[in-house]
Parts: sequence; structure tokens; C-alpha cells
Amino acid sequence: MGERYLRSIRLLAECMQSFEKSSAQNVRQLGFTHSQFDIIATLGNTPGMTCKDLGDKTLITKGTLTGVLDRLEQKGLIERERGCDDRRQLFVKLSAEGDAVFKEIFPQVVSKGKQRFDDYTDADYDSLERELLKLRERLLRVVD
Amino acid sequence: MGERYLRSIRLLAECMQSFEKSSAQNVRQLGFTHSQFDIIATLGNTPGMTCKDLGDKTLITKGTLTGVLDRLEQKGLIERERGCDDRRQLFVKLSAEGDAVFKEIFPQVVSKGKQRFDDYTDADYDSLERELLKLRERLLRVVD
DNA sequence: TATTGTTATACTCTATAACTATA
DNA sequence: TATAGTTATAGAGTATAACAATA
Repeated sequence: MGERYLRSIRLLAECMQSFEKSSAQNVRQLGFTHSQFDIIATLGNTPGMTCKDLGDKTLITKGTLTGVLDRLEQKGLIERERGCDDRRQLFVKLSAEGDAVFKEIFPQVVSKGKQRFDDYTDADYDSLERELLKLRERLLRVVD
Repeated sequence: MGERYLRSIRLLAECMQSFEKSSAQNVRQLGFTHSQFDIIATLGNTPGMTCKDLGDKTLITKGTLTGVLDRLEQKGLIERERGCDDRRQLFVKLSAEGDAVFKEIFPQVVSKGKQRFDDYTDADYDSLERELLKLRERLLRVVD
């Protein structure tokens, strides 16, 4: 045993964890939970999307999503409107205030993260992205 | 703008998310929450560790950790014993039953994951690990 | 019948702060 | 004073299932 892929996954998890550790602090200080920030970041720079798409992207299940969206709506950061073509769907998008928040806090979280890459060259990014794309292709394949 | 590192981080997140999506289902079916599995996986194949170390590794804060450990102890999967050298510390380790569970469920989650890497060669792993190690080094650097 | 989203429930996680005991 | 872990609290996320409206 001692599956080699486990080492890669563990490395992957450690990278992600380490990045999230600092960004989570950041997000918290700004008064958002991880899920809330996830929604705002996902909606940012988009015309909006249905709850279904939002749930698929963020891995938040529909029952939970309703609650998270409720809190964001209460804060006035998002808007929900019934779809035209399919009246079962809700179209969710950032409100003007939500967009302002996105434009303010997202760069903050981003610039904090950027410090860690200060010595990465284009070639470094190239090779990293190449490997991650290869990996993602495998991971996205449906197995079951 | 359009920070290049964001693309890498997004790729990283997508890989992690995709892996967790399937493993989370798995873990749930086996009757554990993500945090609980995280603890079991972290304690597996170790002689145990202090709450502090466990918290650092899993990113679970100490207040929360107590609750998670309580539930695992209730299920008889872990044991806590007061440290000898420093009597403030608690030493946490898998019980015999916990170890059995670890040895049973971990490979299940693992083998599910392995299917996705079936065409990875040693060279593929080499290059992936090289990039992830380089990345991890940057991410672990203390910035603030 | 199937799908989109809400509601309801029970449990778990989470941050935070005050606390106990050791150091 | 500082550190390791617990307790207490309020809020949020979670899975799950039943439900309404629409397709």
C-alpha cells in the first residue's frame, strides 16, 4: 500500500489549508463567514445565477443555501428575483451594496494572498498551472 | 490587476473541492462529519498528540475541538490522557476501536480517490509534487 | 413525474470569552 | 504572567426530509 496519490492529495490539502488559514482570518475580520464570502466571491463580476448554479459552484446544499442567502439578503448584499423563462428558478445577484462590498473586500483578501507569491516568475506559474490543470482533469472525471 | 496567482489558487481550490466533494459523501455515509473524519485521519498511524497539535493540524480552534473530541470519545473512538511532563496537556489518541475504524474506513475513502489517478505515472507524480512542494513553501511563510 | 427552491428539525461546527489548572 | 484545555453562549452551517410551485 502507501498509495502515492495520497502524498499529492495531502500536499494539495496542506497548500489549500495554509492559504485558507490566513484568508479566513481576513474574511472573519471583515464580518463574514466562509460560506458568505464564498457566495459573494462567486457572484462577484457575474450577472448573477440561479440558486442551483450557486449551490453547484460553492458545494452548499440547497437547504443550507436558503439560510445563507437569507442572511446575505438581510444585510442587503444580494437580491433574489423570480426567473422569466423558468418560473421555478430564482436568479440571485449582488445588490449595488453587495457589489461595492465585493469590490472593496475581495482585493483586500487578494492582496494579502499575493504577498506569498512575490518571487513567483511567469515560468513558475506556467509549470504550476500545467500540473494543476492536469490534476483537475482527473479529479473532475466522473467515477462512480 | 488580474493577479496571476489568483488563477493558481482558483485551480488549487477547484482540485480540492472536487476531491472533497466525493470524499465528503463517502465520509457522511460512514457516519462522520468532516471534522470528525479529519481528526481520525490526523490521529491515524500516529502515537497520538496533544490537543494543541491536533488543533494546529486540523485548523479547528480549541473551543470547538473540545466538542468534536467529546463526540468522538462518546463513540469510543479516541482516548484522552493527561500528559506526564506537562500536566496541562492532554494526550489524544485513537482507541483500539478508533484504530480499527481508521483502518477500515480510511482505505475506503482512499481507494475511491485512487480511481481518479489510474493513469498517473511516476513522472506525473514527480512533477506534481515538485510544484506543490514549491507552492507549499511559499504559502507556509509567515507574512503578517 | 421531475425539478427548483423553501421550510422544518435536529445536530454539529464556529468564534469568542471567561474560567481552571498547571507552568 | 503565560499556556493548555474546558465551559458557556449565541450564531451559523449541515444533512435530511417533507413541501409548494412549476415544468
